[in-house]
Amino acid sequence: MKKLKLKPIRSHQEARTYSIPYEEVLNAAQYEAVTHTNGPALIIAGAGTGKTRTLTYRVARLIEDGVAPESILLLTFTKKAAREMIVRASRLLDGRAEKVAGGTFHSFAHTTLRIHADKLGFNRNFSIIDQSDAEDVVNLLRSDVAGKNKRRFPRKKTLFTIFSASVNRGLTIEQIVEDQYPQFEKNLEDIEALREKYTLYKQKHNLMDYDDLLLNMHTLLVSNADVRKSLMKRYSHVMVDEYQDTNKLQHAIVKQIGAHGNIVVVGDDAQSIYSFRGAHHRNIIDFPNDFENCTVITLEENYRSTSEILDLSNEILKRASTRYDKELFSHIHSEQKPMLVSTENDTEQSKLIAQLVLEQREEGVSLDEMAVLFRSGFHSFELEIELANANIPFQKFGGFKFMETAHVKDVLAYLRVLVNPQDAVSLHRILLLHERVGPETSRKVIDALMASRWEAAKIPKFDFRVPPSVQELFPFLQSLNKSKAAVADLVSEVAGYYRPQLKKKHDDFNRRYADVNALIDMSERYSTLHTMVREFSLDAPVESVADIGPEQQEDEFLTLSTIHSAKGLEWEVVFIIWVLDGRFPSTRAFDTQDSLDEERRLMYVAVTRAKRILCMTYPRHFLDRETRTVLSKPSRFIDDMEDLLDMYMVEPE
DNA sequence: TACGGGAATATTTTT
DNA sequence: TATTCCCGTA
Repeated sequence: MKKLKLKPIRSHQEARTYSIPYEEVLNAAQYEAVTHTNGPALIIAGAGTGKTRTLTYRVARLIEDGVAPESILLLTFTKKAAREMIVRASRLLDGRAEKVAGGTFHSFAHTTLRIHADKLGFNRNFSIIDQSDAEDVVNLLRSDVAGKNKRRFPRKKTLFTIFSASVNRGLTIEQIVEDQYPQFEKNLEDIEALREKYTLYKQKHNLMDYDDLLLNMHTLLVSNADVRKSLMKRYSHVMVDEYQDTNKLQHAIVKQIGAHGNIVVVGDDAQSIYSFRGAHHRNIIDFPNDFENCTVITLEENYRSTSEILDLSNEILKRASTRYDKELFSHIHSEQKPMLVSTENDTEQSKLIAQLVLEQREEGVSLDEMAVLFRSGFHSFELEIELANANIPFQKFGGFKFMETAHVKDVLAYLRVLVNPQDAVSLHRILLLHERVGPETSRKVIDALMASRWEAAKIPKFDFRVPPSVQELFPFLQSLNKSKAAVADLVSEVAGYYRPQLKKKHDDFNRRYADVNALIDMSERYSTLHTMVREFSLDAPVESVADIGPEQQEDEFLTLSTIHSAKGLEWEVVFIIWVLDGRFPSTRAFDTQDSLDEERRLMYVAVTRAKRILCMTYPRHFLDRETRTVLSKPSRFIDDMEDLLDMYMVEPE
């Protein structure tokens, strides 16, 4: 008789050996979060408690557990945060992490809608219009309605803000107007009718604005079970970062794609800074109610900053009118408290920053480890000049973008029409560049094009007189459409055609044309016009190369950033400029407690970006032209905290 | 109906 | 202060 031999069976878990010693390098709470690979979880993570680190390790862990990287979906709030996370994960593990699907809610919706657009009555080559395009459309439709209103009718920006708020907060136009714009209550019917027109216009011309990406994504998920199922199958593990900043619509999307239960969200209610965009901080608090058996994990130990920096940030938060149950602690200590430096005026402030940056550089701190943060994009204008003079390479994030400059949008409009001939926004934009074409001619031309089912390869015939410049446009578009030339060559041709139009429109022609050239350079990366236009509509390059040539871009650079764009990031040395009451908080935030609280949280976010050295500056004398007052006091958020700060002043020269 | 001049008005943060 | 928008003129 054959003897039976017993062989031990190892459990799946034990059999696996990990290349990363998770338990050693993570603290207990982080370890719990990282190894929680099944079922819903909410991770409450204060600033600097290793939130990104935890998410990064969790990605690595999932991959090591055998989850295919491409089935992991990582939703973040800014493009930069998504990139950062994936880079860190692949540094930690290996190239496999590169395949993780990551991006913003908008870019995720964009990719999905490209495939399923037809199910919503859109063509797959729909164009995405940014905020200013959207405002232009609203303006176009507004003229019909505004005329018959004797009294003031809201301007295009206000109208679009109302529409957008209604989408993102899930409220009706009526609720928004009553609550925020009572002065326009008598225009309510017209505003509502206008929104209807705006929606129809977008449908007719195959356009989506940023809000539509989320709205249509949600509609798609709710109305189409097949799509929802296939997405859930494809993305078996979903993670969402910065959950406190999601709005109702985003939360609803998460509920749909996370219905399989493998959903982990991370956030910190004290860092909610996007309520102007409809962020709903209840989302994070209510999350455990929306998913059954949700585990809640709290990360409390801060590994980023010195305890001196944390003392200050805790104190800032403590004085908020909303209570936050948070007291971060750290075991890192420093001789130095955060610095508060006042300078004579704003010019001196810029000079001081340039000088301090150079000093830190001398001491061996790489420029990559330093950042200058500010409340609003334009606060850095003067500093940018000063840094250029001092030959300090920098990159600016947030604020004005390359893509948003009129001339770049003009060139792109030509390219977009080639991709989506129905794109009336781009057509309109192009037509207005031509001699003797105003809104009326443009409208007539576009109507005729739409009626004749025009496509870029055809030359249309008009039964009315069109200016000669317009007659040249269509053969030009046709030649481009038929051309088999490389993308960069097509863009050059467009640039050549556009050149005289730009020259006529602006005095600073040369400076602007440099941007057009930069666009040609960038286009070399793309193999088709479609991919270029698609990528540019959401994930456009941020660099505003206006005055710095691309060849000058160094590997090591100082970061300049709005606080909003700096979220989730950290640096050894952080400068916060314009810590001046009236600028930060801005005078506009004085009215309501809610807006002041949001500014306070913004200050909290800024302060907690610093690991080792935090230096805040403000000018002692600054004339605010809007309010015609002299601002001279430090921000109320840090005023009165002498014991937590090292205070300095720079004497006037 | 295109376009320029002058009066009115809101003013930040991002996708 | 810069932008937008309204209105008069060509």
